[in-house]
Amino acid sequence: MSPKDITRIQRLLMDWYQENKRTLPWREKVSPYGVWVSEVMLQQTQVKTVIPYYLRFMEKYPHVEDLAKAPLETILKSWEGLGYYARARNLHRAAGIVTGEMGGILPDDFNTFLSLPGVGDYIASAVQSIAFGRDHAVVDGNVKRVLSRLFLMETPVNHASAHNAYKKTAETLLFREDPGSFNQAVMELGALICTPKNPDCQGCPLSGHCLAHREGSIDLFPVRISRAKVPTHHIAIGVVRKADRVLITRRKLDGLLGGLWEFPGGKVEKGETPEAACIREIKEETGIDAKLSSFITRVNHAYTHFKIEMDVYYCNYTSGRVRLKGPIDHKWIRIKEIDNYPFPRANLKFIPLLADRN
DNA sequence: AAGCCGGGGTC
DNA sequence: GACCCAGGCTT
Repeated sequence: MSPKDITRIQRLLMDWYQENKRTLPWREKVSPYGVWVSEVMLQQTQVKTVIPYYLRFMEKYPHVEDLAKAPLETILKSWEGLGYYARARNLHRAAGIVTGEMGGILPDDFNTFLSLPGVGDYIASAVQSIAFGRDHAVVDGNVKRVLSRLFLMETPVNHASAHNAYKKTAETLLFREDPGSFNQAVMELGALICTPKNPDCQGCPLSGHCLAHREGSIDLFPVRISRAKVPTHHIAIGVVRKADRVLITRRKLDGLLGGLWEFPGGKVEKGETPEAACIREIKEETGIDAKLSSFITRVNHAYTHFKIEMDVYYCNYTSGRVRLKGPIDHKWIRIKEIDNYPFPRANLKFIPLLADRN
């Protein structure tokens, strides 16, 4: 790739971006904190999904100090449904560090910013380039797809070695006079033109420079390693009633759905009925005895590494006091209070069905 | 280097 | 269904 080619590609892309970039909330009044929050939310999450979360979040926590002083549970409630809840925990921790150790000012130094929890090479590069004009190239899914097609790069984009390979190319291509806009331009091209399926090569400003387009092999790029199929688990959970209240438990802070609330239950063992599993799991997790009342619904839900078929039952408390094994907290709540607690999406799918009974 | 970590848009 | 999304952390 000659210096002249690089300059042409940079110019074509910058011009296209100025004409075609979307109006997005975090592009309105650019602040380092707003860029940071948006980039965290945008991890593995599409723009359309993020927008309403971002607007609510910035309304509720306008400055990094607001985030630092808010309880984690409140932040998790703001994050409810967005997924990858470790992002919210890390953002909260990082806000505390910025407020407590950095005078409330986001560092305009790449390595200092990189040291914050939840900040990796992508977010450090994005925030430093967009908010502070520093010349670091971003590498995300869009960038890898665009570069793989533009230069016929065959490194599988979902392999561990992909980041370094594409980072080198991205740094070579980076327009250092305006790295923030250039980084966003490559990503915008990937989101609007150079899409995974049916890319709009006719509307692409770089089609004249794109090697995959020239040889008609766009559909072969990017190269990707196929992933193993995910298993399905059968789950049974219980909405245990005692008078006008139901029992909810809180998951441990690390791991899957960390810190969220849910209804007790668990895996249906081989040869076991879901009804028996429901009662057994309630006993194991909370120590109480309950008896089955009625079937509510079945919920299907897909996670990254497995799927669940979840049968939900009403149960009635019979005896025993709560002694938790697994969950870190529990509460007997009225259904009308349930919106105060962050729940996984799989629970939100049946919670509306409970309201009618109270 | 490989696995874990959500949920939804899109084809 | 399968793929993929403005990735980072843990082991």
